[in-house]
Amino acid sequence: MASDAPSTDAGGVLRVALPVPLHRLFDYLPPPGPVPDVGCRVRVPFGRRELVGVVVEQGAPEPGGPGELKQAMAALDPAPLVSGELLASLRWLARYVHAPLGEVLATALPGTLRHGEPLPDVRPRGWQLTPAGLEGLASMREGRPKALAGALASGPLDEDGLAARLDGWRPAARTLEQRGLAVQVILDAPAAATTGAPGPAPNAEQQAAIDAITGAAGFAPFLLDGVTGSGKTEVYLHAIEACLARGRQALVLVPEIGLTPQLLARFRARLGIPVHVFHSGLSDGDRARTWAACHDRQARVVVGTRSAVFLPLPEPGLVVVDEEHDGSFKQLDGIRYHARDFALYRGKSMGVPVVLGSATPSLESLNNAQAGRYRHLRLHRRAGEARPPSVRVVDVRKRPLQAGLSPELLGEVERELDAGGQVLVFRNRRGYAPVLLCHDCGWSAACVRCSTEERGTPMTVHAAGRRLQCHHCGARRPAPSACPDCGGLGLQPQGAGTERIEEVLQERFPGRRVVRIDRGSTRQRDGLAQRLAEFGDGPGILVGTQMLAKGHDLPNLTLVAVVGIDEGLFSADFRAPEKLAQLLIQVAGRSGRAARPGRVLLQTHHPDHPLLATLLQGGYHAFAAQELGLREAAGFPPFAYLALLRAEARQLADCDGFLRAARAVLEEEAGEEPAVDLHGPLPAPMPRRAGYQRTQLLLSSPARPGLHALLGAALPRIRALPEARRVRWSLDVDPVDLY
DNA sequence: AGGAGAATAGAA
DNA sequence: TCTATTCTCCTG
Repeated sequence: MASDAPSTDAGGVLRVALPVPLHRLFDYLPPPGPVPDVGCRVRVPFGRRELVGVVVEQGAPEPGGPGELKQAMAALDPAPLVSGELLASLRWLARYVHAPLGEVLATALPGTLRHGEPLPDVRPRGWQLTPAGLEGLASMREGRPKALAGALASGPLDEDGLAARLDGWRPAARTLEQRGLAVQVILDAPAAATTGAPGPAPNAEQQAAIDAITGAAGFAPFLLDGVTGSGKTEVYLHAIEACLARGRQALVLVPEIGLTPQLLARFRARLGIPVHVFHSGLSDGDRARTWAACHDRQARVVVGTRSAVFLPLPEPGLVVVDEEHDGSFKQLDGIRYHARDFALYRGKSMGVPVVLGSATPSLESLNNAQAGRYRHLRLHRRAGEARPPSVRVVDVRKRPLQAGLSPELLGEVERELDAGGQVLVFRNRRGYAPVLLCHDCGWSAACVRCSTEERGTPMTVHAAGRRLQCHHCGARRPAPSACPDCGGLGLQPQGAGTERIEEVLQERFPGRRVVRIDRGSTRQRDGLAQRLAEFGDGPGILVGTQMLAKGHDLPNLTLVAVVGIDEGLFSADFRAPEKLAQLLIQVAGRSGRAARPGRVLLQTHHPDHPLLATLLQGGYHAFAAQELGLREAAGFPPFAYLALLRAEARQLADCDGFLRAARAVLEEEAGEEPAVDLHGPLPAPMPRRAGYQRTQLLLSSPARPGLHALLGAALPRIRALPEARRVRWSLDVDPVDLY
């Protein structure tokens, strides 16, 4: 049929990126009908299956292709979905992480869009009673369905409004729907904008930061470096308001743990317009709706975690990365991108300011600020009358410890409780005890699937000593009652995790509220919020891990006791000191946010350790200056650029064989005066995990272009190595953990 | 990746 | 000799 002929000039083909691990595009003849533009999705035949891909170029067929091209089956979008700046930035990212564009696109798109479903309707959805519902209202049983029906009696309500008004409205709505009492409707009028509540007047430092950000024309990177409680969020809010006033969209990235209802409530109250969210907890459908709302320009402010950096912003005005030092911005599998770094790239190509905020900036960002690449905005003053906490080091050498807690520390906790205060005992290790040890023969429980042959990684004791769990592969088994080696009954949990600390504190302070917060105790949805609600405002003890270092405000917290930091002082990982310092400052910042001054106790066997000394005397910036000096001397980031080639296989020889061959290729491509140092193959810090051997090859270079040029030249050959077929391997550009 | 045909090793 | 499993190749 002539009408089905492609309407482009002869030879016009679509170059399509497909979600397959192949480093090339695929040419197709346009599908019947209008030719899809660059940025549109198409459904195409591929081998014996069908795939959804994105048209990323149009042009003449690539030379060397098959004689006869296949025809795309259907165009899926009437208008481009991924185009302009977003497509260009994703193309850059694909080159940067050395991944196929199709896989990068697949990572960037929400599931439903990736699978070819149409862009969802973004008009607000609401609920309305049916005539039967209106009639039956009076005779309904008390409960949530009735409460919902009552709320709807005066007219339809939008879902955002319902969420704010009624907990658990969705199951209730489902119930009403099933009984034919209510239906979902599309509301044509968007939710009315209320005027935002004004915030406190900014202080001079905040105002200077706001002026700098709002005064920027085009791309400008800022490091907003402000102590805990100095009001960074207030600066963001003013910058966002200015962005909205110019009719532009704002994107705010937060760490996984930072996207709390408190933060959203504050944004919503201040801005007076819908604040969209985007995170991994949303359903595919909700994610696609937020994506569509951004694409349609309806969403003006989006707050999201790592993957929100891929949202389309056709009217961009501002990008904020809160807690920019946080490790959760780096994706550890699949496409290993760093959302903070990609946010900077996008800001540059969108021509908008990018604000990186933190009380404990990453050494990378601090270095960039000091080198003049970022504007360094400092906030020294805590807002309100909050005073910085006083920090005391508790030397526990030769002191009797109870679950790792010294008598001094317990005494301070008691005094604080008696004074009506709240205490946080921070231990960066969950479970009951890190090790189960036989006192008679020295046997210790180890995971059989992880680490080296003779010595497995210790299994953590959980459930008050009744269960063993491997934190690396997730294996669980009951704790033995007698030693499997010698049959003795002298099995003893060694060390203390949060569970055991909780137990000891409960015994020591009977009648006091002791609430434990860690990944084990907050697994269910809203678990964290529930536990904190349970904790309340009165005197009591919170026992927790990482999770408590940020996120929820705990205004009545007056004492923070940090225990078990000693292992972090002597880690092999070159980033361990930075992470520990950030953690200590963040945890310390949890105390004394209200009028009462906070106190921090640091319990350690190494009170003279240089990290602690510098941190306590000079604060985070003194520590950072010292650490940057060490990094520079040792040739570590940010003074070197790294890439890590990882290999995993059942047989160690396969890993080694592959990495050796890869190293040979790299050496050959590097030529006479290599700009890149190669280290390895070396066993990974955890050489055996879940039954697989793991080895790695580290590439390090003083200059990024040299590193990427070498990778670009060597990777096609490495992919083609026969040894590559015997291993699972991956490349991580700018690895954060060398694991 | 994932599907398929080819090659290879085990069971009757 | 037939079938289960691994290997190798290919995708426009």
